[in-house]
Amino acid sequence: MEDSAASKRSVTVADVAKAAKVSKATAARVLGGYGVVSDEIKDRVMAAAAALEYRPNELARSMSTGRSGIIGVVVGDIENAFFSLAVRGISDAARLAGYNVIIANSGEKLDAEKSAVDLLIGKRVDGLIVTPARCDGMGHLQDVRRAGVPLVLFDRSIPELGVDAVTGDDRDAAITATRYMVDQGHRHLAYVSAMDDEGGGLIDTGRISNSAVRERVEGFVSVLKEAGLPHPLHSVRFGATDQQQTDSVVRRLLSEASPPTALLASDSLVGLRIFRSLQSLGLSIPRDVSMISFLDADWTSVTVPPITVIDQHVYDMGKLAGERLVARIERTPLAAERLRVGTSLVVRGSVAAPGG
Amino acid sequence: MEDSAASKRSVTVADVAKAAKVSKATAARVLGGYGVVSDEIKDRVMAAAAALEYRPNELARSMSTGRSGIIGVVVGDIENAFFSLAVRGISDAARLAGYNVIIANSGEKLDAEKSAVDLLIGKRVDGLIVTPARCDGMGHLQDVRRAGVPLVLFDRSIPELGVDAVTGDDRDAAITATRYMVDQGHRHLAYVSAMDDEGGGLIDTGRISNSAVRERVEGFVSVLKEAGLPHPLHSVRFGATDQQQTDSVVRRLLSEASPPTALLASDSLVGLRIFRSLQSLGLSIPRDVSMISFLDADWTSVTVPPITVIDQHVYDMGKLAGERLVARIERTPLAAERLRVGTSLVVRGSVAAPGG
DNA sequence: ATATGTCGTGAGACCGGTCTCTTTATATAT
DNA sequence: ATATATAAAGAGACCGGTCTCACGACATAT
Repeated sequence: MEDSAASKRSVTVADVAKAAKVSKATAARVLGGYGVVSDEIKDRVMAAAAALEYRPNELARSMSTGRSGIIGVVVGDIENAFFSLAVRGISDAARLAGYNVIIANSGEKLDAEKSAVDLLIGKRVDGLIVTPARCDGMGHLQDVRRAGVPLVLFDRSIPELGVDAVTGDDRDAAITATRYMVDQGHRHLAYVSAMDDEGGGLIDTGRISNSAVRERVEGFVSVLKEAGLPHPLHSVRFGATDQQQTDSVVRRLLSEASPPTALLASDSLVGLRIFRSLQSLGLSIPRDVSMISFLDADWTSVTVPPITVIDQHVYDMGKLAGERLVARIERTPLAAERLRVGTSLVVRGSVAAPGG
Repeated sequence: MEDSAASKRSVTVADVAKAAKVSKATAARVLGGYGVVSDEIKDRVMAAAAALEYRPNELARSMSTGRSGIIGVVVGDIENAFFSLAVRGISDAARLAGYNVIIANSGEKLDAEKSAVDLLIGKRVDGLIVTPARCDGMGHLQDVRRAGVPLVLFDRSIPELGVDAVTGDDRDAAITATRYMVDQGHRHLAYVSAMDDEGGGLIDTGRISNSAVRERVEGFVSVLKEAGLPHPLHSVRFGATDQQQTDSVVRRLLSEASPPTALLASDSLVGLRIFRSLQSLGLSIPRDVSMISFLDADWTSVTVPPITVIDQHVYDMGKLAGERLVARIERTPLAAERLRVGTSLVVRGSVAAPGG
């Protein structure tokens, strides 16, 4: 249809300059919107650019300016509503400041995260937001700092790194939720997370490599202790990574001598899996078992009963992380800080007094 | 802590070459992994690179090779499960072929889509996957072709463009779902979509600018006609863009002289909103109203009753689009084609005979 | 002993922008 | 009329890679 033989080389400032009969420098000035040019010549160059369908090569531009206008985001799993909402918050903040976002998935695997970070630094992103899979083994993140690329951690913090981190107030959220269930009369509770079970039972909460999970567990445990309930650490279970694993975790929990009557799910995916497990075991919520889930995911409001959740204000978290990174990129002098976004308990119908 | 004064200029091949006492060309050969170099020198360069913590500048690399290794994706709304699942499919296909993915959101707005496409072309992506907000007004997409950037449309097709498109089999899916409801005895049905209502009633289905929506409507209408049911076009309703709008659409539908007894939702967001609307009106599904939703979203299986859905195999669609684009980028000779991914009806509990 | 070929390395152009420095033209001051 | 300031345009280096080409060393063929 179009006669234009299949895509020649693209049109450059030099081409436009030639067509407008000015120097390359002058054409570049009007096309790049910097420096001073007379109106007459400006018009001529613009006309030539339009005629030739000139499109600036951002790559070349980035190379000489040293800025790419891109911020890189490494998340655990885009499919998780937590992250897709966060990404929207980040994107909105970025766009507002004139930046674009490039997303990479780590699948919560340390080596994938490492190579994603490497790649993004190679692409010369102006800044990086990372959800570290683990809070130890952070060599690659120190490299980021050393490379001079601004970095903001998301959802999890690593104090030793000395960089900004935007997280939820996980300990407080866990305390609120746990206390709510204890106040309803529950004496046997369990916390269930999707984290890989790193070899058997949990002895020391300090060992948990993910700070968000650690703080939630600490909050959960502290309430149990405060209430004088037995075996608080025994009540923390990992490994709910898929439906099958979750089924087995739940089944094991409920077949114990004194089974839990209330479950706290560490994210909406785990929450959904637990809901299904209980359903398939023929148990009624909240009559047989009560539950609370982190994250106000869409499904939680349409189940029967609707699920009581901890709203983490994830969009705000993302937006804050984006804004913070932009500030860092633009050299606003700020001390490395941990920014906590508050949470709120959304009471719906999944918690009742035990043995009702 | 680190003495390294805040991020000097980054290490380049020239720096490594100097340290290894070889020419820039030679250092580039081993660092870039091309050409021939003796083992001895290779080792020397690698050692120097490691000592200096050399990181290749992908920007510079892209500029001289002309390939960026990035494919751009423009979606309607990342937060929509449809798109996040598709993005995962695309990403997986891309990663497998050695490409990375950069995502931009159009919010289903034509001008945002246009500027996103412009931006990505400026970044010299190797290829583009776009979910066109409208199937008319496609000037910017013709530009893509003219710029010589491979393009694959996603979810919606524009035959006039002459490019590949990966879509679901929307007409067939709508026919299957509608027929299923008709077979259950429904005589009054309605199709509800989130598309902006472009001024009043629908006269001509050919006017719908989104091919996926158009084909679904056509399928829906064809079944109604085939079954000899009245006013098929009157039963198509747009504008379910948020909960409030959906409430009003549903309320209006149900307050008609002969209200529909079965609803078909054009995506899982609309489905969820309809579910909530019906719930808040105190109507029981499927006793009072039956419904089917497009997309097997996670919430659809945990409601009471669970929702009968059309599974669009979105991950496969994404993967196919990614693979197709890679083939195009790598100049595999292929005719422009429309690839349809089949759908399947997942029967759960949201459809029953009317007036039960 | 000379011609031919191969291998490893170095020199330098190139990609397409930005940006500094220099030159030229015009206006204002002395 | 000459000196000085200022605005507008041009020349060319530079960013950090890739890649072509030229060159020298050594091996093999004649």
